[in-house]
Amino acid sequence: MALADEAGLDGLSMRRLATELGVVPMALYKHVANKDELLDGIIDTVVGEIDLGPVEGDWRPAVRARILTARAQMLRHPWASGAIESRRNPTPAVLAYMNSVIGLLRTGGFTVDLVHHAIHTLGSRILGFSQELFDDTPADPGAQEAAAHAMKDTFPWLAEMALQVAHDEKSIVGSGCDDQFEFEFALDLLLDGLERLRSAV
Amino acid sequence: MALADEAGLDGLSMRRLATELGVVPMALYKHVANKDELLDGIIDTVVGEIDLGPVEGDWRPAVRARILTARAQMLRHPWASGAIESRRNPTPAVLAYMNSVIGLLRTGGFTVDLVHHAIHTLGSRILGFSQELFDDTPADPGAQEAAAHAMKDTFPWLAEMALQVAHDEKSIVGSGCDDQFEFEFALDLLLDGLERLRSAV
DNA sequence: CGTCCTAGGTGTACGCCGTACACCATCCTA
DNA sequence: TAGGATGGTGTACGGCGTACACCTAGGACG
Repeated sequence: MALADEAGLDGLSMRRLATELGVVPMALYKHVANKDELLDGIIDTVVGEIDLGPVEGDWRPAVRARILTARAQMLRHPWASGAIESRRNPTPAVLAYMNSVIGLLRTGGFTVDLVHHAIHTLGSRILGFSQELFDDTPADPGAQEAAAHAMKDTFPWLAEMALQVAHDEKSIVGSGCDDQFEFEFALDLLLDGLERLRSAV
Repeated sequence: MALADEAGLDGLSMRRLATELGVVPMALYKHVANKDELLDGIIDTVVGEIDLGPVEGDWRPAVRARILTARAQMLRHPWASGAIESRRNPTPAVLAYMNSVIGLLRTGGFTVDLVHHAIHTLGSRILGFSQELFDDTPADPGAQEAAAHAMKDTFPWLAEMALQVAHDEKSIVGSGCDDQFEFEFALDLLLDGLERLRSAV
């Protein structure tokens, strides 16, 4: 995890990890069957650190809080979301996390069926991350605005949006979007919809 | 694209593509600066094939239809979603696609601000795919149910859900979930929420 | 005390990957 | 007829995951 934190997911190779540990690459294979198992291990650790303590109150704030806790952990370890996405089978800690969220929904009055749909609907957002289609925080804020201007003829709708976003955000914190706001916006929209379905039964 | 279709994203290497073309690997670099540019190229092609023809009627069925069209294309080329996720900068065809969806929303009565949040909310689902946390279509249907039984003590909520899903689906098409249904369920929930916000302004 | 098992580190090697660099053949244009 | 573009070739480097055979220190047990 330390190596991934500082070198990113790409920088985490068996060879590099070995030299970091002052050891020859093949020595790692006495502790781990292969690289996949190593990745499963660090995923299990990072997800296992998410606090699953009991939460009181309605299902909605409870689920919201749990997901935002997970998100904080993902932000602490930026490689984690990519690592999780790359895996095909869930690790025990991921299962435990899912189990806890499902529990909050079930005790909150969701039917088994609706929980199932809810899990699919939340998708990776349940673990606190969402894959954006592209990185909207380019290095140069001015360049972004210039690019938006250049798009006005070919992609007018896109340019309109990009320009307004660039304008709005410039007053706050340079360019790019407020990821945390957008995440919570989407999360609340989903939770609203789920509550509507739950109470409609 | 043909190679990716048959060998997957992992199987698409410069060397393999070259031999497939009956040519030496370095020959590819006379047509493409590097592998990233090649990936951008095939993404642009696959996304460019999505029909962006004009759609009549309300924004909601229009956006729904466009996204489901995109999804069909993604299902036709299973490597595409992974390739798109791996990229940091959008290709022209992706921009054109986004522009078209934004246009449908804007002419449908969305403010620029709300469109921006909507795009973030839809995330990758706008292009017809959503990253599931894990692959829920294991090879052996019986094994899945057995695993669910084994989880009853450690992860009771998860087991409860898995067992009901396994039971429900067994009558239809073996195990696993109906991905298309779950996708449309989530999409409709999002579109419902967005419509509520739009008409509330 | 001597034996043997085991946990864990070592060295070498294979086959894959992306790609830098120098070279060459063809063909179209001036 | 000369010269530049276009595009294929050969070699090589540094990285990756990992198979296989080997060695060493320490503890268990007769």
